Amino acid sequence: MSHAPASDTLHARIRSSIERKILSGAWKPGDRIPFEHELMEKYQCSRMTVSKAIADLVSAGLVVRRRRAGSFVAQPPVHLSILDIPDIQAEIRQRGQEYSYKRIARAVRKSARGNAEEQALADGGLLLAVECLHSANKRPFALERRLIALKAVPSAADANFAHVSPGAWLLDHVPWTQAEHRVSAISADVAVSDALEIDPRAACLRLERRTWRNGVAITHVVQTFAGESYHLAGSFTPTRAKRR
Amino acid sequence: MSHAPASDTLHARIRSSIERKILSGAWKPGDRIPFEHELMEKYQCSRMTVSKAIADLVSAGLVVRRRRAGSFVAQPPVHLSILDIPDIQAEIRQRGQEYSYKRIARAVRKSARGNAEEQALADGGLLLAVECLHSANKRPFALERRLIALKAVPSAADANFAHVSPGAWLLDHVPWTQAEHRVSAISADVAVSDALEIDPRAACLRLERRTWRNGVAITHVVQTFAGESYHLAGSFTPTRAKRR
DNA sequence: GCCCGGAATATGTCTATACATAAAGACCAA
DNA sequence: TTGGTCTTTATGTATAGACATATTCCGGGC
Repeated sequence: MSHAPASDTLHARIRSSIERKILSGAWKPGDRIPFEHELMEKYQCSRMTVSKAIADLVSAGLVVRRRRAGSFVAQPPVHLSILDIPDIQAEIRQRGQEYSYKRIARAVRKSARGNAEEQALADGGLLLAVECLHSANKRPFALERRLIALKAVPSAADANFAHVSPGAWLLDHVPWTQAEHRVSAISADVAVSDALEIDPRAACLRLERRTWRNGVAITHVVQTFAGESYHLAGSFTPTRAKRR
Repeated sequence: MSHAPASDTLHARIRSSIERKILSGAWKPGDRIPFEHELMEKYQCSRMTVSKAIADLVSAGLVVRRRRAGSFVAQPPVHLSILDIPDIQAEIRQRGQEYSYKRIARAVRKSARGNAEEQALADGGLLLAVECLHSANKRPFALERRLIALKAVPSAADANFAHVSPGAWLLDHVPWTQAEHRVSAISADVAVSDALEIDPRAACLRLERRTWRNGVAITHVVQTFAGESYHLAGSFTPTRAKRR
């Protein structure tokens, strides 16, 4: 919802100016950001000041600096399992298994009238609903039901997701700034056990995730993983002071 | 395993010197760290340099600064669910339910001979094994089996964990710097369904976690949550550049 | 005792400058 | 083309000083 308040110190203004370009997608990963001397000129300040602004962006992971070459928009994170948004395909291949993907359904529709959450996601626009199946070594592995807000990601309307999973597509095309997980264990119902070819009532891992970019909802997904075959794993350090 | 390499720049040396005091527990949350002018004296450098060292610690969340008052060791993070180590008691109370705790077993023993992982945890010392049950509104909620490395946390030997759960005790007494999760869904076996008073083969959420402080293994825990009643939830932002 | 205002002080921001260093690019030789 | 030097250049580290600003502290007036 709210955009950056552009704090009243100079280095914070420079920082958030650059940050906005990156988060809005105007400057893409790998792009060179202006040289420090150009920013000095633009903001009429000393090099230490622009340097501090860029250093802040480096410590936030948005920018990397290379001597003599300049400073560049950082590549988005590769992945870090639970805490991050997992790329199922990459994870299966990393285990040395064969990955396959099948789209079950794809539809563009309005948000359901009674469903406040869908309406918040759609934000007055349309929703793209995709249902698909991920398999490892030809065995069904995860069932995925996803909604994408077309108002927030209009280019998703051009992807049919017949051969590329919406998760992988989104990771490539849409930077995200915030996500929420809910992980639980469920007994498979008929629809799930049929799709995943497992016993009815078998234990499954259910992962629900909502993702935002700058406060704008992008997507909502429920992934159901077959039985005990899968686990989410993650390595992490303490969450300390919240900034901003 | 490895301790801080104490990089070769001055501000990095100052930074890791302070960091070591905090992570080792020598300086506790709320303690004031030396004034900038004292550090200038100690390291014979300019104020900008010590200021940068402290600014880095602020951005890492280890320190907070207050004008006129000084800089202080930050309070440890409150909690942030999945990504953090959950405090089960606090979470249940936050839901408005009554929390109760029961110790099932406690024993000090050597690491199992054939078990390389237990031996790595024990690191030549003894292990404290605790089994306990968490309940919400008098209904069993989670079964916990935990190992604590007494060599890394000798004071744990003095706690009997009859009324305080080892998780809560550790969060209060031992700072951690690194953790790994594995989350999966399992069907309850007999031991679990008995302890949690649920149907045999009911779906349960299993959370396994290892925790370290400065490369030294502290504890290993497996928590099994009853049925579909529980979910882990977490809000997070992208994991970008890894530092250090 | 209590409230308010001023002095003291530690951090916050910024400048201008200096030298170090990594690496891209150019140039030259085999 | 290949391979090795040398130059150039943008960032990396550090200094010394200036002024701003938020608090704490202290003392005076009521």
